Amino acid sequence: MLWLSIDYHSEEPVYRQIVTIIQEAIMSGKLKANEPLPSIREMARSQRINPNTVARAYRELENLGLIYSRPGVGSFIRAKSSDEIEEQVISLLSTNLEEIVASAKRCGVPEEDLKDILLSVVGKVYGGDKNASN
Amino acid sequence: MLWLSIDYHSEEPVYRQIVTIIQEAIMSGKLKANEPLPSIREMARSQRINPNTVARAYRELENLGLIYSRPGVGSFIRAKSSDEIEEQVISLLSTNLEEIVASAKRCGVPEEDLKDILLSVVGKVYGGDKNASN
Amino acid sequence: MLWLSIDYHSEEPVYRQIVTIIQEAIMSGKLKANEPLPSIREMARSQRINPNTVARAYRELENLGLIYSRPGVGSFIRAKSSDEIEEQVISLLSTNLEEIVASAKRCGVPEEDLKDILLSVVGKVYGGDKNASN
Amino acid sequence: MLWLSIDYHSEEPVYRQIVTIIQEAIMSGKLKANEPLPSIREMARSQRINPNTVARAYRELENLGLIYSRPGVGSFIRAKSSDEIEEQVISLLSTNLEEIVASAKRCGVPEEDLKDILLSVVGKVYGGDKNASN
DNA sequence: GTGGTCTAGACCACG
DNA sequence: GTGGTCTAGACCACC
Repeated sequence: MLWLSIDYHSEEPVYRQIVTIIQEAIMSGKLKANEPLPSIREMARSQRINPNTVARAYRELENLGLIYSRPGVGSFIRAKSSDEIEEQVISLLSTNLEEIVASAKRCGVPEEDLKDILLSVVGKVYGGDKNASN
Repeated sequence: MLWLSIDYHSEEPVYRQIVTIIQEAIMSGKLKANEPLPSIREMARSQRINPNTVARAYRELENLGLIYSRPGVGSFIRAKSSDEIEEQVISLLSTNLEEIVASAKRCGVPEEDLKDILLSVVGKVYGGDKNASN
Repeated sequence: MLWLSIDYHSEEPVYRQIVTIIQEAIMSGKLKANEPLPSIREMARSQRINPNTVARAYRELENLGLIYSRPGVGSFIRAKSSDEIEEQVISLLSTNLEEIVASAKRCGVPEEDLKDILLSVVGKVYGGDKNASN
Repeated sequence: MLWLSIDYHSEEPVYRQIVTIIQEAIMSGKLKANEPLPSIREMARSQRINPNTVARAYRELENLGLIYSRPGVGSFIRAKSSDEIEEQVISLLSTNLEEIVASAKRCGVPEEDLKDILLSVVGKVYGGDKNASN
């Protein structure tokens, strides 16, 4: 019931870490449609995070269309078809990748070299273990 | 002769944008060893940026070992072998990529699907024109 | 609780003096892992230094890998093993010493004479009191 | 007749490099009493250094009591007894060393460890070749 | 002219 | 409250 492992040494803001963790949990299917999220207060208390920070993360997730909040009731995972989710994952990945690839191009890295680097990184990250979703 | 296109609305700090642009120019070979950079004041004047901001960017580049500055003389590209540069580019790319790939893995994207996405993004970015290295 | 004695007439920049003082405090174990540093504004207020100058010193310490800063929270001593610290101290000392020894050699000082001078200086500096490590 | 090898990549100011080179040449006996130095113009032309910079170096050497200038005639090495020179070398070395040793002490390095480091650096620098004066 | 330091003060994002 | 960025302007050492 309680997850969220925040790295307080990271330079990524705490609220961004929360957003990312929940986002990835939804994408991977760990959180399912209409499942309730812990209330802001509960999350803040159990994870020892400032309630304002949790609130900001929830707001961000709502803006991303990933959750919906019913005042006085709680926050819930928004229902999505698996196609919609897959599309979102691909779109998110592509956006992040384009920046890096464009930078590589500006650095003069030849297309074939870049592909080699990409595939080697994938092999390295996925090679560690076979659990693709954890 | 005059480059640097700064996006003042970006959330990336101006000094970081300058660092990245010059870094990529060095990596790609557009700026060569011991070539002088525009003086801090000149760059500041021509780009309408505060001299302190330019100075901070130059200082950062010096910390990265990419340029050196001498009071009373100017700032210059530090001499590096092409092997060293290539190594730096690959290391930089790999670091940035690992984060994204790891996130894709946590989202439950299968290895083969991810490879397809990667290659398609590369094709898209490099497809625009055929000058990959300049 | 309050340290830092800055010499405003020294030719060593103020921000460098701050870096050195904190660096030595970490090396000697006076500042321990994850201990909070005074906030930039507090340090600036208590030492009558401009906050920008303190910030620059902290940034430098972060680049050296000695502290980490998080917006909204504060700045903290980075955790290091005592082996790592010892190694850093020795490396720092050796680098500084090599310059002087090389100069002595160029001045024609015989090896044995130099050793005598070195040991006499050590005796003089350490002789003042017997608390070498605190 | 012409020496001076200036490192334009060094962060040590050019005028300081000139001072140090001449100073060490005097200390080691390579330059003898009343020997003439090249004129400022000649030095500047042959070494491709700004005359103002050479002039500043000579002025510094004069302030150090190492040379004397006769307007319209030239600059010369000041006569010193070998005892005086030896004393100066030791005093110069000691001053530079004290700073480093004091810093080591503040870092908590035990006296015996420091001595070991010192002797190992001396061995390393002097071990390379047996010409102590070149 | 060059780069480097320092101050002052404003504004932003984060918790 | 915290750190981070940016501007403005002064002063220094170096060439």
